[in-house]
Amino acid sequence: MAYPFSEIELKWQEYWRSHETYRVTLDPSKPKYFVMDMFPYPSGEGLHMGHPLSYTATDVVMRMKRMQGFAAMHATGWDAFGLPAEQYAVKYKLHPRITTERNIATYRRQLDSLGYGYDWSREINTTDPNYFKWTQWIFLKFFNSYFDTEEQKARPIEELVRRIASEGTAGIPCALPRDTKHYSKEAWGAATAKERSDFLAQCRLAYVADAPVNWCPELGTVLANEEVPEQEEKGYTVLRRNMRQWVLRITAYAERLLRDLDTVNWPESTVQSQRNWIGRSEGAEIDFSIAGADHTIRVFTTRPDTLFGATYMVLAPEHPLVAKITTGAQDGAVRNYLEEVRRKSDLERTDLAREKTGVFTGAYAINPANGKHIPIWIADYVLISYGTGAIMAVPGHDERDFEFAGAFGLPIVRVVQAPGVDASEPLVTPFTEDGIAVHSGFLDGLSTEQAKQRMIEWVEASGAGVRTVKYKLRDWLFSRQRYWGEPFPIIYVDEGDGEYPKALPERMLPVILPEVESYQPSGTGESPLATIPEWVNTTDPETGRFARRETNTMPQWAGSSWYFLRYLDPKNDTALISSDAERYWMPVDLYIGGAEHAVTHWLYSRFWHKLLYDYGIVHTPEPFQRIFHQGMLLGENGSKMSKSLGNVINPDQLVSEYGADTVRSYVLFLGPLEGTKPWDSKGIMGVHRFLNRLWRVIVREDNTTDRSSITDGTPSSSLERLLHQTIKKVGDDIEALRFNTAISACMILLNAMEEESGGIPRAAYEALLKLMAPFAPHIAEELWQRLGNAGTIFDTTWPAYDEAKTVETTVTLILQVNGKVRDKLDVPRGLMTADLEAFARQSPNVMKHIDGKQIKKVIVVQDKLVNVVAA
RNA sequence: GCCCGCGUGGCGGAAUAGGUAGACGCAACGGACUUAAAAUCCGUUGGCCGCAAGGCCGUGCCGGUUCGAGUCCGGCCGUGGGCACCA
Repeated sequence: MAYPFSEIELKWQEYWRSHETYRVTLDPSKPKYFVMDMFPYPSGEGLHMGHPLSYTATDVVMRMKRMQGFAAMHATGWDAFGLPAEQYAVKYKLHPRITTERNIATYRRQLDSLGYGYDWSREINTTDPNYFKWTQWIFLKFFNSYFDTEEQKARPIEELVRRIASEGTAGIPCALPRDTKHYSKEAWGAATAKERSDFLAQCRLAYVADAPVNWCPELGTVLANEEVPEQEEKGYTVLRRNMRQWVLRITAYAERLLRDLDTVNWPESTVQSQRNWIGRSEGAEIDFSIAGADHTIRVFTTRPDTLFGATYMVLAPEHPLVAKITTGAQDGAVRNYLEEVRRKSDLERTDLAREKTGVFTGAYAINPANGKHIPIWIADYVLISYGTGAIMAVPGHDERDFEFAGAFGLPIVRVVQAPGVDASEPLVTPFTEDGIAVHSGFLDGLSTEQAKQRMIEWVEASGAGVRTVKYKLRDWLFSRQRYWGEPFPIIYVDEGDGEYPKALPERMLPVILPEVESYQPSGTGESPLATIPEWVNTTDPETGRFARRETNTMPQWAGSSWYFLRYLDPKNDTALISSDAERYWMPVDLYIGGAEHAVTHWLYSRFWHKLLYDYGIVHTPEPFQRIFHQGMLLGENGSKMSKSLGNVINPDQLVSEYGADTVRSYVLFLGPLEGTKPWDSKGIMGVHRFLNRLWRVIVREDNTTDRSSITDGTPSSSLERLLHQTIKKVGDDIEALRFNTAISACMILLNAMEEESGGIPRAAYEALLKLMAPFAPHIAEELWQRLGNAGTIFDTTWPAYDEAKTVETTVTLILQVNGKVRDKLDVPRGLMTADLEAFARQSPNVMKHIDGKQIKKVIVVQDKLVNVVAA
């Protein structure tokens, strides 16, 4: 008979609830520990096995830290805005709030059934107006800020406006586009509100732009990049289309986001992903004038040293100069090409295997290094969104340019010499590595690195260019055309010369969602909110004049970019978070979540955090000190768990079959947390048996307590040693998130206790219960109580170990001959080298193997081995 | 193509400072208990040879460093993930 897990689990869950066991408060007398997992999206499916994996891991850490005397913060909540609830609402005409509440109830029941010790008084919900009020508040901070390029931080836009009013726009510390139309102080004074708004949009950290989006006609909405493959798989079509969008200027923070990666304890792969995603490149912007025209083409290159090898130029098809420089003779060909490009899907355009395409514009540029006229082409291998949207093509030293030049018969010259290669030989493959500059005038003979620096100095001196740093990172498209998301606290006003966006004042937050009759997308690409005139049409609270509300809503990332802060002060209605709470709890000490969020959630959160840091709302530049990725749990057959494969493991069923303690312990016992591992439904019995054995130490078949096997005596020296070793190992392993070996250490300890001849010493058994309590909290509580203790085991202190008592008094000495084990011998620890060597020489089996050979050398590692080298 | 990671018994995995390879658990086999089964308990379990003592082989493959390599170095093969015309 298995122990009555259902009964005791319910009992203790009820105890924890009524005693608010997991309520944690700010306590300056204690060190704090803030542990997090990713708060779930409450889907209609309920929990899947991935949740118990990371949630148990964080729960175990919280429980141990708490017993070690920390104020251990572990809270959760609901990332409840999002597409699935909205799609469900469209289909069944049910308000997403209803389904969301229903799903949350299911999740809550499931989380409770697994015995998690969340502090539910800190529960948050991104769809709660008291929560998203602050999401909107942060958005307003973005909107009302510019990024000061001198101080490298966000500052209030009013300060910039004041400065412009007194000095004009020239020289303001903002990264403005090159063709910005500047205002003198007088012109600014005379400008309309719309004109000022348009100018300031270039400075604000949140701005409106016409941006190409992934438009899905069937869903009537725009998709995030990461949503596209999923929807395409479902058979929906996704097209490129320009729409008016909110964009957050994350690029302003590129350098800080990159630099501060050096300060965090994260998986190297995730740090690398973020570095690559930010994609910093050093190089130069160089201007090429156009022969016979009053335009210049600015290019970005990381290889200014190859300027003498630039034999043609390429503009992206979308480049604004295309229309201006194309000659009459090439006009038809260019138009045809542009049309061809427009028709291509994203997939076709990014297919690396395909042939390079392009067309000549008829115009020529002048290479500033050697004055040569080089043809200007258009090709879609150059992207408008990176660099300047134009390149100088150096086919000798760039794979893509080489391929293109080959396809269109453009000249290829060598300007970098590989070691041991004849510089006059034609290139048969592009040479992209470093070498020595050749055929490059004043650069000849310089190494690539020297030549880069020399050329940058030269272009800067001649006014043809400047040293520049570019990033792959793009600004963050921040609006979705959906109902079920945070409304923007923005209205549009028009004073006769066009609409412009205007922030609502803080006192009007939160801007809540109106009730709608249909969740069906408007079909125009706008959100369902656009179909409600009573909501859209409003008045400007400042002027009382007519205004229209923004009808986009925020993406799901909005609510999740800062939620951890709200756990710390969830009920505060005068501030996002109190300074006291923030200073005490932040930063997050440990955050466990899936690696799939490496460059989304964990980059976005850092960005938001830095804005809050700039305003002194948070005191650490980085929010998450340590991140850890749990691996994936596969189905029994080793393939991904999926409904279609019918190999989904249901947590509810496992809990009712084996109990929460077994399920918790087993998901962690399966293997290293970070590893991808298949589920094995038979293996769970091993852990279940272990808990049963732990139970039967003091409970009989009829469920009565019998402490007769527990003694008040002292443990044998070997058991005492093992106990101290186990206490040390379990603590270290939990700290390092090696739960599988922590559990196996507990199993070894119980195995040894059962072999203890004079019964099990009470102190040892109690220590084992405490060590197991983080993994199996219910059974630990019950046994703790049945031993005659009062209260919860989680208010007791974590067992301590004595380092001296972990040390073995005897060691197994390994005797080797030429590196092969020939004998083993138990000897006292700490013997001298000479003694150990003597053991080896006396061993019959060692003697047999050195017989007839000469001893060259004897290696002795104290307390470990003796290796006799003989030949 | 580039950047990460991983290859250990029949299976999940352990070996945390280069020093006993296979801890712990599953499965399997043998036994005890039982009318029987389940549950529980005891034992065996990397392969090969041997009655035994013991020996040989063995951590994807090939090579190197070392008295000694699962662990370090070089090359290859396989596999999983991320990015992908970023100039």
